[in-house]
Amino acid sequence: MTREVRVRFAPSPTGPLHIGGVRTALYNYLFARRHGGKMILRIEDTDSQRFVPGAEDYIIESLKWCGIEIDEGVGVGGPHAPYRQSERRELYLKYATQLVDAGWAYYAFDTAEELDALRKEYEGRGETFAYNFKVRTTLPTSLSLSKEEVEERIARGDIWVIRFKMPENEVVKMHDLIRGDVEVNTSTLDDKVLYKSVDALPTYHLANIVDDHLMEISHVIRGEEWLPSLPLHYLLYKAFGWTDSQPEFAHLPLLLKPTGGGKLSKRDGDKMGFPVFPLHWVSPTTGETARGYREDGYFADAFINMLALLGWNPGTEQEIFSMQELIDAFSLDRVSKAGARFQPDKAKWFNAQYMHRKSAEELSAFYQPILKEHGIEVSDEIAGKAAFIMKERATFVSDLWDLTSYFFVAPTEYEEKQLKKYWKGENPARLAELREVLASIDDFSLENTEKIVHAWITEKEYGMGQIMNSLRLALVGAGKGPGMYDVTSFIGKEECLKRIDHLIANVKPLE
RNA sequence: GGCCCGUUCGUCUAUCGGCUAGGACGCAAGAUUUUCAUUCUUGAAAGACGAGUUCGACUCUCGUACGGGCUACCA
Repeated sequence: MTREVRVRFAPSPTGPLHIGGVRTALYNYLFARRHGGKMILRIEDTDSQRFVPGAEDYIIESLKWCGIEIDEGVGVGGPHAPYRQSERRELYLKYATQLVDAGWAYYAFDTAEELDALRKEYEGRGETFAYNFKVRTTLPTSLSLSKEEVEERIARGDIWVIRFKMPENEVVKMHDLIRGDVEVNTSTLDDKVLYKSVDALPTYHLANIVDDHLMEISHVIRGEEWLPSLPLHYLLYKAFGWTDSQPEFAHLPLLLKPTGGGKLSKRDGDKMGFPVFPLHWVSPTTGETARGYREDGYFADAFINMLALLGWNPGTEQEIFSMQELIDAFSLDRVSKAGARFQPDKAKWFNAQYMHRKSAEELSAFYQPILKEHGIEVSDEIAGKAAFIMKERATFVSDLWDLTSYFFVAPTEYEEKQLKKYWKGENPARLAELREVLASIDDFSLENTEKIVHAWITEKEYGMGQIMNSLRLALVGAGKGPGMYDVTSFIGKEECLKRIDHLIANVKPLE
């Protein structure tokens, strides 16, 4: 029996979504689409202390920008609504007490302060405190206290949590789709809190298992940082009697910092000169801002392509993938095991590749706002054409203005270096000659102009470099820009002659 | 410290016992070129270490080293 593929991306709204999270969402999405399944967005806001307003909207907008579509979940709805855990809070206590009744969990009455003190005490002796089978009967829990006392404590309002009663000395055999078989002895594990007293909410572990079960999740694809809690999760499924419908697990390798050690963190980006977030972020509480790929000029498809290849490969030498191609090629068994160091240079390369492949129409949409900022009002067609001519030289849309400004603005100043080289000796006279040649051309198209001017240069036996560069000086004002005939045909005959006249009239030849 | 995961060019990676270890980014050189780029060609650059299994090991096993994760009433 093959069951319907249902995966979920389950972020915690504690801040902006980091690119590691985007990649996790992406892999979930690709997996879902590849298998004709559903992609679910669940918001795990069970940490009332770290909740950040605006984070949820940020997450949703990020996924949208990336082209990761949600089939069910927050913002979309679906048969298992609500998908925000804070709105499901009544649900969890029932499951937690069910575990207590079945002997899989127990009440613990320690306060956070008492536990802190205990940890310090152990530390002082050079030991590590673990809340586990060794100590649970010596601490104030429903395992050490009488039934009456437990009931009394609860009745009088003592604080309590529900902890999982981790079995002693059992081997949990697990399977991970990426890592294979993993075994852990339960004696090395501790009694995790399942239900918190501070905010009367479940912890991740409980909420996660309950919701994955209720939402009929078939595959849990998440970051490697969750691997250590997999045994607990296996045992929770067992304790609830849900082992038969338990999802399969896949733990993704982490994204590492470009230099130095450790996983990529939210603080790294701005320091190292690249964004770690998909979108620009402004903290609603501190006002702090962080750069985003979108605002830095990256194309969403290039960004996604780059991210997809960080920890996964198609097994072929193809590097450029559309979302659909990624969906068709994706498979979990080609996900690598080791952490991937994030490489900003490669992100730029991908963006340049996408830039080179964009059509004039696509580029126009990106470029128009920039042109407007410079006070240039032109048709989409003109904007697209300018961008299209120079796209091969650009990595970002923001590079285009420097590359194409002379299509729209005549030079008023001339670059020193170019002047020294091409505005001396015979150059001015030759340019004047060229002006007349150009003036005589009726069909000012790129091809025709090139044909006529080249024929003239050949006939006169002039140096191509000298002629073309003095023309470049007149039209561009600097030693840069596209092919000269791109410029002449773009700005047209009249403007062309005007710019030549301006140079001749206003700048005295050198020497 | 304990537990778990990992380890091929600087980086991302291919290789699922036969390798002259392939590709990409970056780097270097050359070619093309009216500028700047692009593009193309070429080059330098890797199996952490030690045992074992095997006719043969980058691939399998064990150990060591190194890296990473987890070790909260955070996810």
